[in-house]
Amino acid sequence: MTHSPLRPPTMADVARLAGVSHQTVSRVLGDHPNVRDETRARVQRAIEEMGYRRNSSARALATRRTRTLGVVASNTTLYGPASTLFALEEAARAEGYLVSTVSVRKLTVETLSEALDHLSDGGVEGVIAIAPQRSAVEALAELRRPFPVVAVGTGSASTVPSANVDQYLGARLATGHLLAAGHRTVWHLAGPEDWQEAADRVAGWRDTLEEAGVEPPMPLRGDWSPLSGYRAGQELAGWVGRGLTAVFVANDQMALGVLRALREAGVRTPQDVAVVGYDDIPESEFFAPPLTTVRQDFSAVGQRSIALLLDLIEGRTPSGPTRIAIEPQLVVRASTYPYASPPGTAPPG
Amino acid sequence: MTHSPLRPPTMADVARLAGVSHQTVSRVLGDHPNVRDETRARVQRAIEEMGYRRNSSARALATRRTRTLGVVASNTTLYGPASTLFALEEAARAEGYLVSTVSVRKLTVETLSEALDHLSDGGVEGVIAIAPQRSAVEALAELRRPFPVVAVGTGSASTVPSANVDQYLGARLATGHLLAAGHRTVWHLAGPEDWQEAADRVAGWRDTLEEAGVEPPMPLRGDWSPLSGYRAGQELAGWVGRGLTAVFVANDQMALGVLRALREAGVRTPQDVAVVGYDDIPESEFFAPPLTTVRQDFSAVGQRSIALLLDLIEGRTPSGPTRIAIEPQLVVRASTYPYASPPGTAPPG
DNA sequence: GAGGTCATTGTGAGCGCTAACAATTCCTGC
DNA sequence: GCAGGAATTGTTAGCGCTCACAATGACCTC
Repeated sequence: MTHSPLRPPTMADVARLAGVSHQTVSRVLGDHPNVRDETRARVQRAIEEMGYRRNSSARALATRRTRTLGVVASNTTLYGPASTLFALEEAARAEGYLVSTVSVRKLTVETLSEALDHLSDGGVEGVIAIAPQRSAVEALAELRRPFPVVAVGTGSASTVPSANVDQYLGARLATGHLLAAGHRTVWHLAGPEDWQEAADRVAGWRDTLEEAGVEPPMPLRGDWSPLSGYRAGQELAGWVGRGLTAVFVANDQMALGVLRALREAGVRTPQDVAVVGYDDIPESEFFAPPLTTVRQDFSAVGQRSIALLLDLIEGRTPSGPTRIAIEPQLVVRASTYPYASPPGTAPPG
Repeated sequence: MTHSPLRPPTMADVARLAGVSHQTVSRVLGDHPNVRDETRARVQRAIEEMGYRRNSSARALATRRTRTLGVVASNTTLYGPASTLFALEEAARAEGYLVSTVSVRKLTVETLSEALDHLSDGGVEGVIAIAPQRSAVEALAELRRPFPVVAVGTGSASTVPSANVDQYLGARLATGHLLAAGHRTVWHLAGPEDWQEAADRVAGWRDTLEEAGVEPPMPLRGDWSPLSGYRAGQELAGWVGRGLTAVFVANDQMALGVLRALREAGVRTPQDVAVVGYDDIPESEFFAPPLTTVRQDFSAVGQRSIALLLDLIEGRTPSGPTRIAIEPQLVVRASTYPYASPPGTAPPG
């Protein structure tokens, strides 16, 4: 049944076998209505027989459409970016697009620019940039590029079209939860200075405290890693007994480090110090103790940003706003409330 | 300086502006040696001025090379697949290839086949399949496909070219470590039945015990999730005092669940029960207690598999074996040895 | 200064497809 | 049995690039 051609069969080969013109083959493949059933069947049989597949390059050249989207991401082994990436690809594929990814170790103006060049050379029709660093977002607005770009993870400060979880709101939920539980004040271990999401979380935390008439303590800084959380946790442990009873940590991994440091310092969680994280990574339910945290709907971010990008590509007026905000959700566990439910009974992450 | 053409400029446009033929422009772009310096400079200026970029589709059509690789992956939010994906993309980009990814929720014959079709329609020259389930690997060998495929994460049972961490060896390291520490026997919480890597780890564990003259206990089964580890851990806790002093868990996430279950049952780690995990995810150093585990060099897997795939694509005789095995490494922490080093002092993950 | 060589540049023909238009066939109704 | 129109099919010209080869010219040798 299969030939063993040195070259894969072309449309002309199929046409010859079916006894029609190549254009008729193209019509069959394109589901054009005006093809006689008998002809269509004959063509389809020929296609089957030769194992024919359209050459995507030729098609792209003739239509000027590659049906490929690009994604630039960094830190893709972290839960957040990895989840976003997954959601993006799934959403794009549902629309018939292929996704090409460039993952960089560190997002800078140079790496971002190189990544866009690489994707551009690959013929992408548009790009999603998962660009949480402020510097990168700004660079994005400047760079000359022949296709639309949608930013993701840029927090509130985006000059380009974007889709984001509302980090400010997430921080308010976390901080408000701790205040409502009776804590007089809430400390904060923040993410890196340059990350807009970190800044948004700081702002949400600060505003919530100030609205409650509390002077916010100086926030600590980490780099998202458990190790930086551990170091900050050692420092925080020194403040226990001097007004520190609750900490809002800007992500779950750092919270894990904080928990370990507190434990090693003989500080009990949540009895002595309550801890809230951010992200709801799959592990956080099993930390010691299980972690109260803020869940982000990465899947929604992926779908909304792809929809927005496609609107931009196809030249449609976007069906919604070009700066999309998605609501996060608080997940309460034992790190703030000792009688929280056992594993497997809470809604799934 | 920039035109604002409805169409992006073509090679012919650049040629006209530079006063040369399109072929000379092509030569400049292709770094062909036989171009006069003066001409080259003039062409380059024209390219610059027009912001010209080669059309990748036209290029691909003429050269029959898309310089695009495909990757099929599942469970990409897990540390292992995400790390592999990252390494693959980085290695491919270093060779000038673009990577298109398809991430599926569940790897079955159908989803794998659809994924390959989608990538094929995207014109990929070869595919890396991260296919840890046995059924998927077998399907891979059957499917008709017009490009080479390299499997990754298939453990020892691969009929197609592959690159893998030696899971059998990793399990031997873990089990041997526990025996050497004086444990009489080692229990095992295995991964899902259908995963070859899980089977390889079971085999390594079993063989090590048998060589030491110990009858292996019945292994438990989990699904890689912390929750399944937690449930297994509850069961394991019931065997403490009846010969259970050491557990080898097939991944770190399940180990996290086991640790929680043991803790809740009043079982101390490592004094009552020692625990070893697998993967060395970034969090495991901060578990309670920090987890002894087996580290896999995903970066090496990525590089080796890309090198192999490119050999296959270019029709070269592969420079090495077509079934590549990479050595894992044991990382000892407090879950097996209570005086292990504090965070930040061990070699980085 | 004829002939040869090399470096440099240009020309023409595809690559495999789709879009636009032209040609043919098949029905209608009268 | 034939005009008129719709349905169906074919023809031609690109899309923008690279490859193979032809043409040009500079330079050298004897």
